[in-house]
Amino acid sequence: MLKLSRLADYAIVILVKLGEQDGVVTSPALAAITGVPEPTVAKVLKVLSAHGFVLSQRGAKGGYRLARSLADMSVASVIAAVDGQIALTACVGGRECDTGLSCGLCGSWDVINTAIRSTLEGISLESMRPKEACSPVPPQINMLNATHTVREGA
Amino acid sequence: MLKLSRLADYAIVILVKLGEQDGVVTSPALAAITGVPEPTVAKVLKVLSAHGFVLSQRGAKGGYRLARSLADMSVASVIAAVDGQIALTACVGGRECDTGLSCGLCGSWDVINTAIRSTLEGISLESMRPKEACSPVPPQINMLNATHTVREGA
DNA sequence: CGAAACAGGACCATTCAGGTCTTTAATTAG
DNA sequence: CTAATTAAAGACCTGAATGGTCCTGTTTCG
Repeated sequence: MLKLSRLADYAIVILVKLGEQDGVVTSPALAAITGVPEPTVAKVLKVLSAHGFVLSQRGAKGGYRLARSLADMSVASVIAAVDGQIALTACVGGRECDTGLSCGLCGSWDVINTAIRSTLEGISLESMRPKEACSPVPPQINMLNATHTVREGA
Repeated sequence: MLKLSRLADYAIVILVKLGEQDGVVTSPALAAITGVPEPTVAKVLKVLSAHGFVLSQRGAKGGYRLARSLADMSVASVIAAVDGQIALTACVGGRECDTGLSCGLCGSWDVINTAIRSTLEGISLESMRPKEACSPVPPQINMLNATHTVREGA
């Protein structure tokens, strides 16, 4: 149902959380904070680093920190970095589909794609910050082996 | 890359094409028109029928026709029918994620979800109709085994 | 010199969407 | 009344892609 990839989801959460810390933060630390498994956090961070969202510092006492403020990062840019081009369909740029379909709708998809893209551009990570406490999640939950029961609400 | 499911894609193409025909159209006929394999067309049509987008007539001389005009069908409604609820993430409705993540972003995702949804609501199938001829697709291509090379522009 | 931590890539496994097939029921034509 | 046509429904299989893990190398600090 038009869903975001898990990695992109993580990326946004990680960036927001990273923005709340000060100083450099290691990936294991971020894993503990977010509940996302360490290797995955590391992977996401690497991508974010490559795209200039975070600055990395190698070696002992190294870690990551934001490259710029959350207000300067749009949801669209993060998704694009992690998942690639934001587009609902393969028909991008007014070209004909590379499927053999004679859909004839060609350029029409572009309307949708750009609409979605600009919608996402308008939302900054800053606006994703939690406002009020909304999580009635019991604080005792064991973050280490959080079971990750990602069950989609179909 | 936030992509639409193939079925939803087909559904839109099929509806638009169906709107261009007059009288009832059989699924094999629609398959020929769109280039989508027959069984898949039939499957999509069944879903669309169940959701009231098309009217079906069984038996000999049967087929499908639009239940209402293309202008009265939003892209959002078609996607919702085929793929289910339009939402980028599992966190819908301000509830906490059912993952063990302490993301704390809870309600924030809702902003994105509703933004996307309303964007898609604003686009009708009528506006997806091809305006000018845009397909330089060679007419000799073999539609039967169209390879469907959906290669994402990463 | 050794430990800590990022960098980069390869790799495996699971999931799920896409697609096919079979059977059943309805409607029309002859 | 019978036969042919076509939609309805659902089971099932296949394959691609995402998600996740691990390994090796390199840098930096104590």
